Amino acid sequence: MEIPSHYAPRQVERRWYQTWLKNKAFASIPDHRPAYAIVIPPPNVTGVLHMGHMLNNTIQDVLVRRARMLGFNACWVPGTDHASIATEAKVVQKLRAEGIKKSDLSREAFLEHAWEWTHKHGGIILEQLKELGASCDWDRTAFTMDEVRSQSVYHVFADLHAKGHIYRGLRMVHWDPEAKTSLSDEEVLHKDITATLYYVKYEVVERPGTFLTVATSRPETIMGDVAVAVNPKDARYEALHGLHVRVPVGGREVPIILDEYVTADFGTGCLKVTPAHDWNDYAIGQKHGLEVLDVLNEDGTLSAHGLQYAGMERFAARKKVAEDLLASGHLAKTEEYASTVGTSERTGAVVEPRLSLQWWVRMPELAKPALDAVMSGEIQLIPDKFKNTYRHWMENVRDWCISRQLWWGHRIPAYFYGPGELDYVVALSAEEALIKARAASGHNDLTAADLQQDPDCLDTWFSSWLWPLSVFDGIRHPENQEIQYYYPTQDLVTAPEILFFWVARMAMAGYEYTGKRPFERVYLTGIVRDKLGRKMSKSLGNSPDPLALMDAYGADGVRMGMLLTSPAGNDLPFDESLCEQGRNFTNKVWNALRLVKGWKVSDDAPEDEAAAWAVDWFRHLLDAELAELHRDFDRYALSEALMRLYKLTWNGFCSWYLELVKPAYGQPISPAIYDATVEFMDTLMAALHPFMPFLTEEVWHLLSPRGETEFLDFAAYPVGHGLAYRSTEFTLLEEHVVALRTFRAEKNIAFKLPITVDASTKPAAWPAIAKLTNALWGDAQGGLPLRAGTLELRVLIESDAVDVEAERAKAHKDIEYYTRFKRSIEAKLSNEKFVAGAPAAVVEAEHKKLADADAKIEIAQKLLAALAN
RNA sequence: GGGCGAAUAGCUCAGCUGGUUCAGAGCAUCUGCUUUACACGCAGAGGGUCCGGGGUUCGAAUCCCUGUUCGCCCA
Repeated sequence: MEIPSHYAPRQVERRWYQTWLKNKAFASIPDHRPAYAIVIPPPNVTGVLHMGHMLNNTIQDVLVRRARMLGFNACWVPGTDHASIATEAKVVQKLRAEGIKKSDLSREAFLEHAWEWTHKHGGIILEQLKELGASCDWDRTAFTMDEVRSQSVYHVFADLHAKGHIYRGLRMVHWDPEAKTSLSDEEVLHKDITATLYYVKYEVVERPGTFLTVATSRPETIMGDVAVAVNPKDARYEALHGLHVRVPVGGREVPIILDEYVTADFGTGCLKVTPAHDWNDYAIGQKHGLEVLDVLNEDGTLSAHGLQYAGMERFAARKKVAEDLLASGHLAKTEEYASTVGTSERTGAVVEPRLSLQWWVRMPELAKPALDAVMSGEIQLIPDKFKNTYRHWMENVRDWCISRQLWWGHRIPAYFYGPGELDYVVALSAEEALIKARAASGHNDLTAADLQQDPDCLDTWFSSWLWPLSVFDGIRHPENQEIQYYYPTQDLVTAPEILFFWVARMAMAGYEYTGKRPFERVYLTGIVRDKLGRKMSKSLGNSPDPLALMDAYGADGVRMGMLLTSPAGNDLPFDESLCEQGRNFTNKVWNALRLVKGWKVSDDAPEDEAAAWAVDWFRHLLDAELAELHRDFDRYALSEALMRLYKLTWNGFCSWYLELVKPAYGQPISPAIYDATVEFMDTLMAALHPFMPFLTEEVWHLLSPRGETEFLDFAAYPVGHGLAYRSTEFTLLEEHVVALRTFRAEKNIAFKLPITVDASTKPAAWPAIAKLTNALWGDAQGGLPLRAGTLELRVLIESDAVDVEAERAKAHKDIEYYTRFKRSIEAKLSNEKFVAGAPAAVVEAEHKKLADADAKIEIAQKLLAALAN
């Protein structure tokens, strides 16, 4: 069989993925085995695969595949969420490009477009996950707006409302003027900016000609001013207490009020109070019973209260107002200062504080069990440093604004039967609503036409937080077999960015509806960054195309590249060279296969002591490393687990083992050695399979004949059996081999020329050493002394190959170095406190160091003596 | 402004409750190598005041204090 010298991953990967799908290798149904479930963090239906997904889903696949091999009934549930704001924005954009305005469409017509868009783009990201090798149970693919998930959402809304956890209230919210909707606190990103502070002069009504200067960053809200506040203790303004000022635009008279909130040393110590447009101003306004003048429209343009600026866009208005103030002599000065501004997580628009009537979830009570679960370790965060962040947030959690002024999403199941704010009922259907409304209103003649369903829809996270329950239909049917079997799930893999958006809320929903945790562990990944440390994003254009990467390095290569340097919770500074490393590794494994498959197996093969030693040694090494591997997995140290396998395969297996068992050119190999080699390689492939599913499946099938539907995924994950690894014997071999190789290299002795070696004791692994160094054990009388570790060898060579001066310098260096080393140890040992205080083993180790140093010095001295001849 | 975390080779990281040859790995670097599995390779080598300063201890990368820098979360 001719195997190409370079592994070509893509066709192999496509072929295997199709085969796995055809055989439903990843399907899971409840059975007698213990369940292991992961629910995917549903990507946006509008999304395409980015590097963050690659990392996240690779980790999930590793965990799921390993669980499957460990004998669990592993179930990875895929799906997408509807991404209310993002999707609606995209659909609006698309329609605009076609000349259609959203406002011209009915709700129903718009939703038709949205569904059409979803059906067209919705599956893309899931198809891309298949390229990566994701072993999801695709029959279970869920969508937050499909029937089961939607009904679950309505059910929960009604239930929480009935329990008093959901209420309707007029409150300050974050408003996204671009999406024209409210946002929750978590959807607002605070960014550092350089803002301009405008110093505006307000004339004191009672003292014409006297001005009060107010520093503000938002002159366009001046028309909404209802007071100017100063700190009551601020002596500068004492004389003005109880007076009024004239708002420089529009000329309204407003009072000067006193409030402790005002800091005397920021700006001028005078604060203009605009309750409609600032959270703190709103609080001050409430306290002082001031009116609320809203100068902005929902789209961020100025309203009629904005007077001559009505209709202008807010930032244009800011500029214009400032110009006009300057022209009218009311602008004293401007200065730059560092500030922050809230932006919409989805649209990037600068958010506005806005007073509006919204639906809220009361959080403290729901948060309690979710907080306790993480603090007690019932839900484990990996790494656990996130516990603190989690606690901080949960202890200060504020009520959750769940209504969005959008059409794409779950429409709030509240039906209004009257004009009052509370003239509504919550119901799962219009019919039910009518019955309830009749009862609530006392009007039995109400008809369906008298009911008006709330036009708003729910925050997307209001469906996502039910995900671990709703994918198993556990909300509507809590007794069903699926939820009973798979819930609680085991692991959840996600980014720390959505710890609060999602993880915390899933915990809340989990405890509220089942009394149980939704998952045992939450593995928090890092953020994928570019070499400059910037987060990879489409807008920066610094993210490589995952599909192009997979084409270049293979899915296995990219998976390995992503995992090699990504400990939990740490950011991943991504570099394509990591994928290259992954690809190189796949190629290495591939070539090991080529080597092994190229051997002729024969009973007539000459006996090979080196190979026999190698088999025995590697069996022990493999066993010990597998035990360590399990410890790595137990700690969720996936990078370390992978690195362990990388080194075991490349160094242990390829560099040492294969070189030791490799028959001489043209010679056959004995069946015993060959079988052992194949067995080792099978084991390595199994151990690596969760990380590189494609390559390992391919190699595993090529190594030995296997059935067409026999997959590595169904094989047992290899475990260690506690064989004691003979590290001392290997170290001895390694020291000899490295010493002899270096000896050859320094003296330019070709490998083909055998060298003669002797020493006072022949190492047990001598045949192996001899094979790797082309050395003969024999009389090396008169040979050059050579140190291998702490042992002295004599090596016989032609004397003119020796650079006497260099050898002498080396020996002197050795002597000097180890003499100094010896002195420090002697000092330690002569310290009575050390000898008395340190454990016996430590003291003994020091004695050993001392003896070893002596041996090394002695060898160097012998070398000097030999060189003197 | 409040809270949390980090700082160890050029880069990315490991180093558990202080003690096993004066600190380890991978990558990168350097030097050899047309060795018939692999140059996507083989063999070898170099590279670190463990952020600075104090302290505890027989002994500190590891514990304590302090300073500096960086990151994250929240306001």
